[in-house]
Amino acid sequence: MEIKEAQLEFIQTWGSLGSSWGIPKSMAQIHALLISTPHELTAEEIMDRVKISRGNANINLRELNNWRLVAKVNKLGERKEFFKADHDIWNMARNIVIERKKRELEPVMRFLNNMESTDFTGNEMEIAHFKNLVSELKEFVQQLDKLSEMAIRFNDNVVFKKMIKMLK
Amino acid sequence: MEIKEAQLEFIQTWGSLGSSWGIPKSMAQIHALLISTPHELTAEEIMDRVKISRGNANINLRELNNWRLVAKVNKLGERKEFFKADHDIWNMARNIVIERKKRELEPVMRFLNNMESTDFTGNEMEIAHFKNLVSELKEFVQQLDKLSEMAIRFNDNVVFKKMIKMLK
DNA sequence: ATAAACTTTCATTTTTTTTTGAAAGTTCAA
DNA sequence: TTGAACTTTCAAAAAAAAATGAAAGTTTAT
Repeated sequence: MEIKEAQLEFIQTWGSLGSSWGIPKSMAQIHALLISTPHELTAEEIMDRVKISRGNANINLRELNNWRLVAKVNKLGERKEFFKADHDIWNMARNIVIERKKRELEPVMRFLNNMESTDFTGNEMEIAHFKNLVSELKEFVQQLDKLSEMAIRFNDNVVFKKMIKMLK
Repeated sequence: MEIKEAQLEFIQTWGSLGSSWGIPKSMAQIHALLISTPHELTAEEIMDRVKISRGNANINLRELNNWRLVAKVNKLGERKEFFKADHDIWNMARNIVIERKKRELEPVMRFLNNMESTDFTGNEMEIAHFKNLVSELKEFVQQLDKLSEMAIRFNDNVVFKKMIKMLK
């Protein structure tokens, strides 16, 4: 199989995986292209290989940059910008955890804290149930939060290895 | 604050959280309604409180049932079906992990295994890079897989507690 | 100061996903 | 065996999300 063909298949797979986790398909596909290529690429080349428009490429490259998954690289004597993915899978996972924690865990936590300090009126049983739910969800989110903190603190697979060794 | 109002807010929050993780909004909202209510509800009541159509309620209740997050309950002398969420947060998390593992981790693993046993033609450097990527991703997915296996084996927060104690 | 090279923006279009609701299907009591 | 009560299906509509591309903006060499 031609390597370019394999990369293309990988780009498709990564794209649909992204979709089912709420990541725009093009964003995941650009990322897939960049991690499967050893060298930096220009916006042109990305548009061309992933078959997307300039605007789409630009926006999603910026987003990948926000997630710290892709960096802009300037080459001496070259006018164009080049894009380079962080090729370290553990860094990648770490940055994704950081970003999702910030975007999703934190707002939910704020909501739960808010609910916890509210007084309710209405059916007593419903109130008791709801309060209990909020407190259990808080505990759960806190644990997830700690887990993600741990994952963030380490930059390789040591955490996983340790966890697995201990728990099996 | 009226408890029904709080539940409604919770339903909205849970719905948009679901959306950003690739779960249909209505599905997450129905789930939110069911976990925030101590008693079983009929399709009618769900349609009414979440403000969705009969078809939507039916399809998403079935899906929640597939995920083992919601069970159908029949009451003696009642023709209608009632729906009841599993109220245990740790069970809930466990079932979500099981389902996502099955739906997403396993297909990716198959893809990677497939790529690993393929021979490539083309630029040597690109081939080497791609092979390395596939092997690192495999290792990563395997670790995730083990982690999810662990999470599945336990039905409370023991795993988290243990992990956290060990790693802090 | 100019213009070519390149990047960014954003209103519009397209695609994808989700929802609707009416019809078909099922179950069950009489 | 009929029909009322309830559930399921699925083609069509609506909504939401993502992508396009042309125009505006920026940078840099001369």
